[in-house]
Amino acid sequence: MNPVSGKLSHRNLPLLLLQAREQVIARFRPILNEHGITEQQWRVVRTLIDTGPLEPREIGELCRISSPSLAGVLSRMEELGYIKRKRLDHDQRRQRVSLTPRSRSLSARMAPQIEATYRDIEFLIGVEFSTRFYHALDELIGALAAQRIHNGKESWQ
Amino acid sequence: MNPVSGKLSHRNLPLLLLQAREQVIARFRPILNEHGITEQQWRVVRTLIDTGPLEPREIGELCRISSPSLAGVLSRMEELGYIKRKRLDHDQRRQRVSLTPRSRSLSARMAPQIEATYRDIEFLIGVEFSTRFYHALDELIGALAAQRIHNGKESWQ
DNA sequence: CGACATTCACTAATATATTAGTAATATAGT
DNA sequence: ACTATATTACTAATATATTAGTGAATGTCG
Repeated sequence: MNPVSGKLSHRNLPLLLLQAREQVIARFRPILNEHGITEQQWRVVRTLIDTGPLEPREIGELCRISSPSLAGVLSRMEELGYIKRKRLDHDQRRQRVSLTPRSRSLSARMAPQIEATYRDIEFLIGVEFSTRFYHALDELIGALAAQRIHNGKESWQ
Repeated sequence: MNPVSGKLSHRNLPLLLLQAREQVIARFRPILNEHGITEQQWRVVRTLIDTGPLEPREIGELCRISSPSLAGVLSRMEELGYIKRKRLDHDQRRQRVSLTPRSRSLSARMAPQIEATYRDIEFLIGVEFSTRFYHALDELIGALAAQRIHNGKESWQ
């Protein structure tokens, strides 16, 4: 690449991933808005549905929400009645976060629309491409995470 | 999927894309911090280096920064001396944003580290996988954007 | 047991994202 | 010219992200 132009020779990978995510999430945003829940709150709800009760630290890892952000997210979710929290007996620093009937029923109402949107996306890009793409994402995440962990950055962020 | 469990049958694609992006950007964050520039500011600088002067609306499209966010980003960048703005003569609403010597020299100092990081990533995941992954991202973005534009959502967000 | 470091959730400060709405300007069609 | 509409960049309010740092609780090691 011409050094005078100042251009970098690699494409902007973080931006490409951001653009891809935006194209995808744009299809889910109307559903979230319709049910009055934010993207991060829904990520937490969906994760807890899949895993059962978790500690904040674990939620942060799985949902990729940093500890300071999560403090606000969880406190708002608690106010809204989406989650409840309970201190652990054997470790007073920690706590257990679990869903409430309210968030479970919200999720049940949203699920059909979410699933339909996934089917739309799969139809658009093709089931085969879809499968390969998921695998590629897993491979990328795995390869990069493995090396970062190996270098002592097991702290996810 | 068992309807009683409440679990959704599709994996969380926006989250997967977010996780992938986080793993990638985590490698660039130290460089950005070292040079005291934020992720969004660097995205703008890098885009303007590649394209030349642009209008805020175009920057927003290319960098995936919404108009309200961009207002703050550009105003801070102007204060820091990274960009300059000039109103268009034939349309007083619009403006032209261009880089300054300061941001160009900053970019020149950062470029070697950025490039080295891309080489690290390519080495980790393999050049062949890397190439295929970029193509897959382009295909995904293209397919989803095309359909959204077709449905009258040409407004990028 | 006790100094020490680590972990956990949190606060503070600033930057950015999202949604809604606005003022100024420009354009289309009458 | 003139009104209706569209476009552009912006503000406001709230939510979240990032970086740094804190206090309480726990774990480690001499």
